[in-house]
Amino acid sequence: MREILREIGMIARALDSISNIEFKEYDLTKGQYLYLVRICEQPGIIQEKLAEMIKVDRTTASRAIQKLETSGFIEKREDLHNKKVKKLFPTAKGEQVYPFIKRENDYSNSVALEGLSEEETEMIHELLRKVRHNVEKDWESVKKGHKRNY
Amino acid sequence: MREILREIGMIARALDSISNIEFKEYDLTKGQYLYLVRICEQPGIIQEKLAEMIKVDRTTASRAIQKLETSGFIEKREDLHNKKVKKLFPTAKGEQVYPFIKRENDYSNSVALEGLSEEETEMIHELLRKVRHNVEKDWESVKKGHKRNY
DNA sequence: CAATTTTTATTGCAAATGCAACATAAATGA
DNA sequence: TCATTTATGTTGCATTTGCAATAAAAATTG
Repeated sequence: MREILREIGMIARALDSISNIEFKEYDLTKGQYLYLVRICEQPGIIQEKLAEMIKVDRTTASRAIQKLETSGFIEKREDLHNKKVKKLFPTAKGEQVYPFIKRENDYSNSVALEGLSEEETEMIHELLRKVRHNVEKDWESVKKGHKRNY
Repeated sequence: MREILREIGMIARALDSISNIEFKEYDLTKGQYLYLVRICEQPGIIQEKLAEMIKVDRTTASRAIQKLETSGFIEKREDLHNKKVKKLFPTAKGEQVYPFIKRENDYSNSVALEGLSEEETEMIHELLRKVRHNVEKDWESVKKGHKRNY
């Protein structure tokens, strides 16, 4: 069995670290870019879904989003049909930063894929999707308190 | 260009989250397993190399390792030929926990690879190695304060 | 050789992270 | 219907994380 987790961990930490350093320029603190891009791409998304998407604890998401609101990148709006949820939208300021985040992410992506052929790129993308799918089931289960047996 | 960074980020956070929850049973706090496994596998490694390997800030590694020492999982030893470095070794307690970490990591790895053929597994492993290699150059450069141009 | 630069390690903040514990609205079910 | 469970969101700690700044040993350079 090939060891892929460490590679994935290294890649993820390295790129996250780079992004965090590069986005300080836009007054985004650690991790915030993750939430902001997704809110820009899916305006109206709620916190719970966002946390699930990013694979981060609900409470971490809660505070990251609070801070994005305080610093004026996003706003929360009530849902007319559901008093429990708060829909998230980018503000003008958030929309302005979005292209810079996108550009950086795209650049990192292209650096990551350097030297891979078109077919290899397609391949790794598809395989990663499968892996992510495999993994998210366990994540949701373990987060809910279930124990894995192995 | 295929978007692989998000998949990688999701997978990494999900599995890290699971590991952190599962290793609390062995009194390992967030992130510590990363260092401990590598020290067990490469006894004598120094902190700086470990941080570089894991792709984490030097100061973060410093404190994680301090804590692993305090809680008795590892020990630091002086190098006879180099007063600057401190070599890291697992203690008996550290050695005892190692197999459990290894087993958990192996299990997560197998969950991740579920449904992939032998060839696909080989493929994703090789491609991830390339990606990691691509990415670590940028990481080291940005960490040293250099600016990426894009 | 001495001066400078690089490597390795640490501490002081300030901030993010995440488990518990809680709150309330919505959904389910008997 | 109303009682119970689930979904969504928040705060209170305790902890990790990481940038600056500092220190000191080693390596490099002139």
